[in-house]
Amino acid sequence: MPCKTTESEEGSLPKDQCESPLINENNEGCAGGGVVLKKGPWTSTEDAMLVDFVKKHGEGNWNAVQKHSGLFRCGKSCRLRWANHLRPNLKKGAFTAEEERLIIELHAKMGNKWARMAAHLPGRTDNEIKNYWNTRIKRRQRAGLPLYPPEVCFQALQESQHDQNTVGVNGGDRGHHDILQTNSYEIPDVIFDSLKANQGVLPYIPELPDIPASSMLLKGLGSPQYCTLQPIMPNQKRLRESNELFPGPSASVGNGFSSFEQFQDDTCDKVAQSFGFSPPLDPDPAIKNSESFGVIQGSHSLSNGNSSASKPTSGAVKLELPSLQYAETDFSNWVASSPRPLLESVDAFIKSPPPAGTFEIDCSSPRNSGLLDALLQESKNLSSSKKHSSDKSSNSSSATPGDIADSSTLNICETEWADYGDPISPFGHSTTSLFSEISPISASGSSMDGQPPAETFTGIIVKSEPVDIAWTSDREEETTPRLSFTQPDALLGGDWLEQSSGCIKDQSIFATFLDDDFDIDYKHMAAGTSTSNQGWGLNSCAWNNMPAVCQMSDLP
DNA sequence: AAACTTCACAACCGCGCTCCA
DNA sequence: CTGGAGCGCGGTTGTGAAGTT
Repeated sequence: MPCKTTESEEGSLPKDQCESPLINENNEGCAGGGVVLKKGPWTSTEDAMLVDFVKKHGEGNWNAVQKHSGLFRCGKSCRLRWANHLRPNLKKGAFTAEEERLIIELHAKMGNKWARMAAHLPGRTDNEIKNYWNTRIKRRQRAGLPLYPPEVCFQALQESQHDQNTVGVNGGDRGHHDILQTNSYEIPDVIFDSLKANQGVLPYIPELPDIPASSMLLKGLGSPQYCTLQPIMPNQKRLRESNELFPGPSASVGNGFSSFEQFQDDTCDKVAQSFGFSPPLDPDPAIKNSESFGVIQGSHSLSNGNSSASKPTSGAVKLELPSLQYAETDFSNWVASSPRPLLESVDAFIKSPPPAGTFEIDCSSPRNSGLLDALLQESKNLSSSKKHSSDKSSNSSSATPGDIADSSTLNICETEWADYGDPISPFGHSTTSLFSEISPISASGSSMDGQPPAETFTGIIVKSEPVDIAWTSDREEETTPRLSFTQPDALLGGDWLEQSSGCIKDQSIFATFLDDDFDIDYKHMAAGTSTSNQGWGLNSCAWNNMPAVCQMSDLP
């Protein structure tokens, strides 16, 4: 379809038409009325023409640019060029530390509302911020680091909660805290009810919490990025990936166990994801089959779609750290997608409980990355230095999968997960992180002490990759509270609640985080009145149970 | 030094909203 | 009320630079 560029037609340019359908392979607009609209990089001459136009006519009416300036660019392109590069007072260059901090905070509050974020950053464009964020996300996810510093999480939560209380859930100042768009996070509680109803039936499914699903989805943390409607990779596709990655017996995971996998992805993982992380490694394949956690790694990705989509992994697998490829793990899938997948998965799972052997597949999770290498070594060092912390921590530091099962001993404070931003932390030996240790342990069937080199533990060469201390590299100062959100048990573990008082000064914040239902249980827990996992299903139980599952993978 | 990979940025694309006739 | 125009936004893609093998 010809690009209409004549004066009479200019105003009636079909939406966006000037750019896409009109452009031929030469990247130039097709002739519409004999005019070719140019695409691609702008020249200085074009810039000058555009600036001249704006000086004369002001901003806006971009489709008139071509008419008045002789610029063979569509209005949209002109607007973009002006907004991102030519308008005055644009600040160029790297983001300052302050700007970075602000971006992180704003993103925690707003999600992928780049334009709104840009409004808070004078001289910066939405595109700049978006690019910055996306690349930062990639770095962090590759490193398995949380997207947000804990303090930012809490702050965002606090603010969002406050806004909810004052403004209302959906009403009001949308312009500031999109986090309030709770509708985006709402999941019918029926989903969880349904799951809970089957708790006793599902051997590997942890009890489900009494926490309303909508609450679980962190009213707060959610950023629209988690909620973008992104096509869910069909379960089959995931499984196909798994099978491709691990052809052979391990592929048995796909035999009727997809649902479970999906279920886990959609629950445990995403809950964890909801906290802003992506597990650094395939934490424990055994726990979640091939993708219990790992899948998610790509997750968030970005859902900002950034996860450019789930590229199927195939053929020769180059083992790397989690990438955004695994969009299927995106939290958004869980949230934005209709509940159906989850329910269906559960149903399917109920119908076909997983064979125990299926866990073995994960021993060779593709997403066990070389990160393990460095981390394991570091974690060993770290663990030895942390043994002083407490018996509990020491227990966990020598954790075997079974030990980990006793996650009641978890204490993220002690473990200093703490060292947020410390690439070691997420995998710290002393931590009880399921993410960190289970994979190698379960794969090797031995404790950390006897652990084989990460490169060989699954018989697969794992490419080592330096940890990106994204946070610190971002000039973020690790600050209190040193609560790592990359560790699900950090948030969900039972004992942690008791022990974390020193970490979480304002417990109400946390209660807020998980909503009132959590608050109730939490209080019980904190009071020592409820140390069982009852009612904590997805929370503590989920994590606590994992090691048990993990042990299954120890089987030859 | 060449090939390859990764990164960062600019630009494009499609969707949806608002306004107005 | 409806449909088109204009525009903004968020996601995606393309590309060159830098780094690595």
